[in-house]
Amino acid sequence: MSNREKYTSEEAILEAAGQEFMEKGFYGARTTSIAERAGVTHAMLHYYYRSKEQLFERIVSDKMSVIADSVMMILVDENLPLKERLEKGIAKHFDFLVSNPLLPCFLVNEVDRIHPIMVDLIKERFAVMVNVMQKEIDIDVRHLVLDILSQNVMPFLLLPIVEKIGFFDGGRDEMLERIKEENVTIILKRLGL
Amino acid sequence: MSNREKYTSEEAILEAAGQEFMEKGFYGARTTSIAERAGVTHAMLHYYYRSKEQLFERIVSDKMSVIADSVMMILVDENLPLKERLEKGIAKHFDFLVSNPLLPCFLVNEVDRIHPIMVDLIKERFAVMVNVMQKEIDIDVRHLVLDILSQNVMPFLLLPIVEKIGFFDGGRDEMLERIKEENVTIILKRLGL
DNA sequence: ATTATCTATAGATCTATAGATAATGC
DNA sequence: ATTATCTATAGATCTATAGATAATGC
Repeated sequence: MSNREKYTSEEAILEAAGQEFMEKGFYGARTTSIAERAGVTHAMLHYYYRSKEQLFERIVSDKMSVIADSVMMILVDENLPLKERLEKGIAKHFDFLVSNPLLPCFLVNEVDRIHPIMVDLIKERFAVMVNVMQKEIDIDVRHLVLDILSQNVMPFLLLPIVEKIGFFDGGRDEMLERIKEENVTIILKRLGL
Repeated sequence: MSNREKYTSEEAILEAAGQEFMEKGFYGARTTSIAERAGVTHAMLHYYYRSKEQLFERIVSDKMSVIADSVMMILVDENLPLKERLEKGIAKHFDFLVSNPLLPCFLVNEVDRIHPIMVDLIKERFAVMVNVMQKEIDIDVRHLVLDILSQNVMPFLLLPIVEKIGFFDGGRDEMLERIKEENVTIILKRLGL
């Protein structure tokens, strides 16, 4: 097989499946639609990934891995004082979400399909995260981490409805920029910084 | 028709549909499963609600109405100082979520199926909310409202994964109690109260 | 020889309805 | 007469595979 061809079909299906599953969830997604998106025959999907179920597991694992990495963005290991590190870290995590707005919804919906290996990965990332931060912060860092995630992630889950009811004026980008600033502010105030 | 019978079937279907749709979403839900849950023949579902689509629209409207009401819980119209009102309101809203833990996920997923009338209802509730609060608070209250919702709602979306990775020690009830307190704290600190 | 691709179709659901029958209220 | 319920089935998808054919690498 030529590498080029292999990429074109096998990878195209993965890419298409990622989109379809994120938009419609497991039940809403159709293998025929995925094949169409990927520009390949429907049979190819089963040739490479056996079943819809298996293809989905693969996508869930890939996406969870991305999410697990994203959490670590909050830890900026520069030699900056705590306040600046938090400012940078929260903003970095928020920017990641701006680039991947569908991820949170996907995570929330497919939680019980996460493979045990991924659960361990996420677990470990959080542990590292909490340990590093707890050294410098006197309140229970687990709550702080949950606070940061709530503030950063929730806007993307509510984005469709927030836009629908016109809760904020101005465009979407401007709105997100203001929310990002507010999120940094609320966490710093929480810590009295 | 006897009222008793009417309740038994028509209402039972509505109840069962609410559960099934909340658990599995529109695509995951099966009209046959709903009928089974309700303890009626499958044909009855179509007899009363015509189609899966129409039954779903009905459920979405019902649930959205409940959510719209819940937001108003944050406003406690007792003659208390701002600080105490916020404490009570946030806690009340959080307790509502404890009793309806599946609602947030449902809202997030079915946003684009919300009927325009419901959009208007939600819009109006938020407007009232913001107007009342803005009188006493100097920062942009819209961000504060989003903050409160983020802090309160997000834990319920993350609950399955938080429990899966054992992020907090202790039981579920204890965990929720601590999160509730933290949520009040973070908002009060945000306002310097 | 092996890998990739296509056509055609089996088999399993699921939604929805038609048509018959029973229960209810006037 | 009207409302409620059941049985049976049409019709529409959707997943998955079998089997034939083309492309590729050794």
